[in-house]
Amino acid sequence: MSLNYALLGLLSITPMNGYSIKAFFDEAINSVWHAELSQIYRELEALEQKGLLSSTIEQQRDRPNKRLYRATDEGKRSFMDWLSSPPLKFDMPKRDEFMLRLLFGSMAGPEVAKKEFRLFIDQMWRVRARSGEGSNLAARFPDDPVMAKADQVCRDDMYCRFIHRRAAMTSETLIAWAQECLAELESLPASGAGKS
Amino acid sequence: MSLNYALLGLLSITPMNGYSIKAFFDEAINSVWHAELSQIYRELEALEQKGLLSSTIEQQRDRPNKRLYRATDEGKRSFMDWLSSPPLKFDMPKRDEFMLRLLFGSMAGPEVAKKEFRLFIDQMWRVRARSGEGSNLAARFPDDPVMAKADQVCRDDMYCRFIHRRAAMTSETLIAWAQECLAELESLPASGAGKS
DNA sequence: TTTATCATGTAAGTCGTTACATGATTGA
DNA sequence: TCAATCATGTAACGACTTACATGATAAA
Repeated sequence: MSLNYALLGLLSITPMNGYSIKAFFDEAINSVWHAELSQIYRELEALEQKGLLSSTIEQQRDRPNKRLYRATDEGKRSFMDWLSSPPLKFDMPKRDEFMLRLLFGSMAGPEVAKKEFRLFIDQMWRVRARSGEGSNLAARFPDDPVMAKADQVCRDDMYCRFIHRRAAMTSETLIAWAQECLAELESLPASGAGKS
Repeated sequence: MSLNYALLGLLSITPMNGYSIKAFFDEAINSVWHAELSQIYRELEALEQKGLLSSTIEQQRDRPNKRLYRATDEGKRSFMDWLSSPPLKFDMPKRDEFMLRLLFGSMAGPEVAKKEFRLFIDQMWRVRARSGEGSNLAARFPDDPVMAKADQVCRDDMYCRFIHRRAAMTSETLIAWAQECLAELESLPASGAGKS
C-alpha cells in the first residue's frame, strides 16, 4: 500500500480536505510524498467506505464547500499498527528519467548532456532555496484554519526538521555533483558531436 | 512513458535477453532504474509487436534457451528522438516510505525512529560499498558474451562514471544526515515514549 | 475578459507488483 | 536432497496519471 497511510497519518493529526492535503504534499513535504488530486479524492472515498475515515461538509460563503475528512478510531489504530510494524523497505524502486538519459549520454553527444546538466543545476537551486524555508502553507492560505493546522504539524517538529535538513543536504550534494560533471564535460577536447 | 526507452536504449547498443536486462538494471545501474522481470518480458513483447524490437532464439546446451532482443532501425530512431527531445522533467514524483514514517515520528516515539535510522545507516553502508565497485556483471556471468557486452557498456564510459559518482556522493550525504539525526535523538532527555 | 485559485469529482488508460507455473542445471 | 541460479512467461490485481467536467470568486 502507499498513499493510504500518508492520508491516515495526516488525518489522525488534523481534519483536512482533499485540496489542502494536496497542497500540504506539494508545499510542505514535497521531497517525501507526491500524489495527484484525483488519486487523493478516490483514496479518501475508499478509506471512508472501509470505515477508516469519516467526513463532514464545511459550509463556506464565497467559496465552494469543503469536505473535511478525519481518521476514525479504527483508522488511527490501523495507522499506528503500520507505523510500528518492522517490515520496512528502504530501497524504493528508482525510475529517474534524467539519469536514464545520462546513461545514454555517449549516444547523444556532450552538448546535449551539458544542456541537461545546466537545467538540472537550475532545478536544484530552486529545490535548495525551497528546502531552507520549510512550509509556507499558512502564508499562502491566510485565515484558513485547516491550512494553519496542517502547517503547524510541520513547524516546531523535530522530525519535519530532519526531513527538510535532508532535502537541503541532498540538493547541495547534487549541485556539487552536477557542477563536477559539467566541468569535466566542458574540459573535453571539443570534437564534432559523437561518441565519448 | 518509462521502461520503454530504457529498453530501446539498451537494445540499441547490444542485443540482450530479458533475464540479462534485469541483471543489468539490478547490478549495474540500480540507482537509476528498476523493473520486475514480468514487466520487462511484457514490455519487450509489446515493443516487438510495434516493430521497435526484433528477437531471435539463441540455442544453448545445458541451459534454457535465450530470446535475444535487439532494436530495429525504427526502434533506434524512436529512441534517438526521445533522447534529443527537450521536454524533460527532473522532478520525478517521490514516494519514500521511510521518510513518510519519519514525518510521523512524534506519534511513534524516539525509540522507533532511532531503530529505523540505524537500519537506514546499515542499508546506506551497503549502497556506498556497492557504488564504489561499479558493475560486476562480467564477473558474475563468466563466459556469457551477452553479459560481457552489457557490462562493457558501463565500463570505461564517462556517463556511467557520472552515475556511480552520484550514487557514491548521495549515499555519503545520507549517511552523514542520518548520523546527525540519530545523534540528536540520542541526546534527548529520555522520557517514557511519547510526543517530541 | 481572461486567467488563476479554490474546490470536488469521474472515466479511461497506463504502469507496476505479486503470485503462479514450468523446467533444467549446479552446488551445498 | 534441497536450495539457488538460469530462463521465460501468464494472470490478476493494485497504484498512478491524464483527460475531462463543473462552477464559483478574485485579480490582472
